[in-house]
Amino acid sequence: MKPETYSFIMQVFDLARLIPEGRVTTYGTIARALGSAKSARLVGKAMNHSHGTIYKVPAHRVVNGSGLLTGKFHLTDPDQMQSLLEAEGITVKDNQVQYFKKVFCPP
DNA sequence: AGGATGACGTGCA
DNA sequence: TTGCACGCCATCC
Repeated sequence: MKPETYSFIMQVFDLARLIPEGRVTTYGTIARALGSAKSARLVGKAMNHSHGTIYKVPAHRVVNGSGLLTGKFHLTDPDQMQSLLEAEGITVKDNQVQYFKKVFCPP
């Protein structure tokens, strides 16, 4: 993934990077912000690509509409994702973000 | 060039 | 209320 290859994925990364610490957002929210409301899956796919990009994307701050850490298993270390969230003040229980409404970051 | 896929979301039974 | 099935659109094979 080259920097000049600005694509949908890059836009996702940029938005995800805007998420402040201690806050989380959903794939659908990001997708809508990009104009493709129904392409939430693309956002998830993009996050998966964040693996091989030089850009640092707080993928751990992005969860699904239910506050579930659906993608944690996809990361190098799923447990680390939860630890990162808790380190930012977000309570995670059973792959689920507690007080999701409070930490949710709307567009 | 075409077909299959996916870290989701919403609707319906 | 919980669970199942369909749709979506960019990316990958």
